[in-house]
Amino acid sequence: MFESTKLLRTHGIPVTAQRLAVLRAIREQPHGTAEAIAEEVRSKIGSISKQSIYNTLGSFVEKGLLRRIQPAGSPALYEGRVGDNHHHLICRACGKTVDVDCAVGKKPCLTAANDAGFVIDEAEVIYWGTCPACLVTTTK
Amino acid sequence: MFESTKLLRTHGIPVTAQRLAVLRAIREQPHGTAEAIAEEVRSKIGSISKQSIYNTLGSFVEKGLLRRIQPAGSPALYEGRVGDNHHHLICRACGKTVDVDCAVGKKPCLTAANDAGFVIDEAEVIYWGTCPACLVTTTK
DNA sequence: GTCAAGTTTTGGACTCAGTCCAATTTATTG
DNA sequence: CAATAAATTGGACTGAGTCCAAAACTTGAC
Ligand SMILES: [Mn+2]
Ligand SMILES: [Mn+2]
Ligand SMILES: [Zn+2]
Ligand SMILES: [Zn+2]
Repeated sequence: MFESTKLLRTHGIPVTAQRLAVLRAIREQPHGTAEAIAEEVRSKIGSISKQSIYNTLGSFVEKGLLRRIQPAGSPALYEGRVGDNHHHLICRACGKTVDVDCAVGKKPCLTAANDAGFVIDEAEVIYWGTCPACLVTTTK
Repeated sequence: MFESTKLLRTHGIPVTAQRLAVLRAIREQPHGTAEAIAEEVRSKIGSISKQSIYNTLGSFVEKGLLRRIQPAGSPALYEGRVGDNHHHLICRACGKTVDVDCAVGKKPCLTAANDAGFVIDEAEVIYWGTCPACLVTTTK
């Protein structure tokens, strides 16, 4: 039995071709948009509806199988690396997204100067900058 | 002469009723959406087009008069507090958004564990949690 | 293996936030 | 005040995501 099948079973999620294909697509696409994942899935199983992509990604995020990040000015990205509270570094020019380890590890990794009585569960950090490739292009 | 008029003049921005009204609306609305600001403007000068709202807010952000923040799952928010690199704390339940001072001050306030060769210009931090009011409601 | 019950998938309509565009109006400069 | 450049307008349009009802599945019990 496939690893992914087992993973779904242990989470009590019915096993479907679409869900297995999404799981597979995520492995190929470290930080993919819903659309990119849909394309990847289609290249493997022929077709999938937009709604199934969103259903699947959404429920996987809820179940903790996936993580969703929503950078400003970009559609949401999905990734399989969960549970380690890492952060992201995004190129303003080309959108290239790379993982940045969190020095602290556990969420929330930062303490707010004044928490205004909120109960904080996460400190989301996105580093913005220019990637090596785009640095070359812009300085030319 | 009004303060806002002076501000626009010193930035070489032609003074229009719409731009003055947007500036005024921002003062009433610490972290408002484009739509909220448009409503505030309409209540003062009668009407403004959607496009003018976006033109004005966009160019003010470019000129450094305003700051735009784009939290996951919400339209962009605009604020007049610029130049101090503060962060934000947002309630997952009701969206209430409050300022959090940055301990470091200057951008980028955090150093990435591994920068992958990027030149980082900003570390954007959003704290997510539950505000005092929503804490009461959910524990009930 | 078959069946019933409950889920999932589908496609198509729809919403929301934002952008594009051409025509009209307005601010600035001389 | 007139000329010029810039801003404003409304309306069409886009992209990302959601809503909905019908059809197709997966599962669990027999
Ligand atoms: Mn990641
Ligand atoms: Mn703020
Ligand atoms: Zn780049
Ligand atoms: Zn709240």
